[in-house]
This record gives sequence, C-alpha cells and structure tokens, in this order.
Amino acid sequence: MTPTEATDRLLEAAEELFYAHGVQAVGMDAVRARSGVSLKRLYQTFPAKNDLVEAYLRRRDERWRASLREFVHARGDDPLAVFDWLRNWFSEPGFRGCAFINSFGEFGEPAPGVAAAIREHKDQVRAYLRGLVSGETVADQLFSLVEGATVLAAITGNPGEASTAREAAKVLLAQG
Amino acid sequence: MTPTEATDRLLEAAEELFYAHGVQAVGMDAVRARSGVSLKRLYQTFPAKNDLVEAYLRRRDERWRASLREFVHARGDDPLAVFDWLRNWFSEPGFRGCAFINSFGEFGEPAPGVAAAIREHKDQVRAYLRGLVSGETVADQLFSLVEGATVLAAITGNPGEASTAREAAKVLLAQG
DNA sequence: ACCAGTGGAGAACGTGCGTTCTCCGGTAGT
DNA sequence: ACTACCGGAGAACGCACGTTCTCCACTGGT
Repeated sequence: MTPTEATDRLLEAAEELFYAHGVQAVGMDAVRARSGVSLKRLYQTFPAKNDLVEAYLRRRDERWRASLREFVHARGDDPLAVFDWLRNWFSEPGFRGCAFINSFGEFGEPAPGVAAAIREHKDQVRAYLRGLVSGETVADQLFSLVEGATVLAAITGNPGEASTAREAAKVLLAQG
Repeated sequence: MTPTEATDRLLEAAEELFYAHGVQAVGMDAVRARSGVSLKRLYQTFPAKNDLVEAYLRRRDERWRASLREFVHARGDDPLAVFDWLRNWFSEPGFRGCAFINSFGEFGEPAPGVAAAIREHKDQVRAYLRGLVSGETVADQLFSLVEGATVLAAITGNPGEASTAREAAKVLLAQG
C-alpha cells in the first residue's frame, strides 16, 4: 500500500468514526480496523492522535465547504440556497451536527492545532457568506442563523430548522 | 455534613469543573477534591458519573433560564433584551459556550438521561421564547439566532456576536 | 538458496479514571 | 469506659486506550 493511499484510507476511516461517535469515543485501534492500515503505519503517518484529529477536521472543512459552494453556485449563488443545502444535510441519515462545534465541545482545552482548525473553519464559512451577500452585517446574521439551525437540527433531529432559518434569512436579505 | 449540603457542594463543584473543562476531562476525584465531599458520599448521592452529569445539566438549565427570565422581565419582557443578556453572558470571564451544546458534542451516544436533559433544555428555551413573542415562527427564528450567536461567540471569543444577532432579531420582529 | 530489510499483526506498557474496598478515628449510647 | 457504628481518607481494582515494542512472514537482490 502506497503512503498516500494509506493516508486516504486513514482519513476516510477517521472521518466516518470520529463524526459518527465523537473523537474521544473512538480509539486508534478502531481507526486501524476500519482503515485496514496497520498501527505502525498509522503512527508513521500521524505521530499522535491529535495530528489525525486535526487532519480529519481540515479535510472535512475542505469537503464540506466544497459541497456547499457547488450546490449554491448551481443555484446562481442565491444566498437562500445555503439553507436548502442545509436542509438536505440535516436530512442525511448519519447527520450529527457540525463536526467542528462537536469537537469544540469535546475538548475543554483543545490542542492548539485542533483549536486552530475549528476556528479557521468558522472563519472560512463566514468569509464565504460575506462573498455571497453584499453587506457584512447581513452575512454575519445569516451565519448566526446557519449555526443555530445546525445545532438545533442536531439536538432535536428536526431538519425543518433549516426552513425556519431560511424564512428568517429571506426577511433579512430583503431588509438589508 | 447534611445530605442536602453534600448534594449542593457536589453540584456546585461539578458545574464549575464540568463547564470549565468539559465533562470527560474532569475525573470524579477532582469533583471530590473541589467539593470536599468524600468519594463514598459522592457515590451514595450519585451512583454513577452519568447521574452527576445529568443533575449538573438540569440544575444549570434551571439557573440559566431563571437568570435570563429575570433579566428580560426587568426590561418589560422585550424580546430584544434576550440579546443584551446574551452579550453580558458572552463577556463573562469563564464563558465557554452553551453547556448543553458542549455536552452534546462530548457524547456521541449520550446516556438516555443526559440526552433527555439536553433536549429538554432546548425545548424549554424554545417555549420561553414562544411565550415572549407573538408568532411561533418568529420565536423559532430568534431561537436559531440565539443558538448561533452562542456557538460563534464561544468559538471566536467575540461577544459582539450577540449584537449582530440582536440587529437581525430587530428586523425579524418588525417584519413578523 | 540465502540474506537484508520492509511492513504487518498483535502483544505489551504506562497511565488515567470510574468504581469499590479497606481501614481507622471519632462519636453516641449505655 | 466500652462498644457499635458512621463517615472519611485514600488504596486498590479493572478496564480502556494511546503509544511502543517484538516477532515473523514476505520480498527483492545476488
């Protein structure tokens, strides 16, 4: 197995397990089992669990934002499409909320790299929304709606939170 | 030491430690040390850590909502006062986000009692907001803003998220 | 066929922690 | 004063898990 293939399989397994069960609940041995990569290789690739966690978050950030960006772009970059995408996401079988918010909750004092990955994800999403709507204030308001809807959908299990937020966003965009 | 006093000291210590560092990062021995209650008494009062966690969440729910309710009531039950209260909260030295959202993130599959405490807290807050504004839809929209502002303030450390959400709420209330 | 080296499987190690157990000093009742 | 018990301090236990170590099968070159 080539090193890049091992890295891919590790990150794939890490994402499936960490997102579904939480980082702390998943042992390195479970990542090994799921990925089929030996422990030795695992620790050669990621010298410590923290490194794997950080890489998991950074990869998820890229993919998550790419998925959102593409969906919204296909709708003519309509800011309201963000909330349609959210509704789809909330409806996915394994939906368990925002991986970054969850990780933030998991680690009272996260390792610096992990904390940075979390903060940078939120910064990137905010920047994306600011590019989507004219007016930073409205963009930040939508951001708050996005985060709130995500958290509530995760806890209540109700994807309709996206629609509630969408209606609010519509009003804010019309008034902004 | 009377049993109710032991319970109080345990819950006080648990809240300080669990909220500040996260539940998983705090051992039962740390709760014992902080509370001054012996391990034996601790386990007599709360047979397992999960029971202490659930009690911690339920007590925090009561106090958190009471504080919000009183503050807002003193401002004539103006829904916008919710966001003023949030700003104060976000500015407190030990602010680390919503204890319930953090706990939700900590436990991939929480114990039933803990999961119920989290869900019920959000249900209560939603019900409170619905009582504050006429129109369930607008109340739910404000709720989303509240949760989003809380999460973002925790991650970015910027209490100004409350003001951003407040402006959005003002528009929604005017239009609703 | 032999040998060096690579990588995998899984044992082993150390630590932290939830929970239980042991022991002992103090106290109340006689 | 003696005894029976209550509660506290902290040791002990069992387990889980992050990390490292050991051993061995296999491969490629001669």
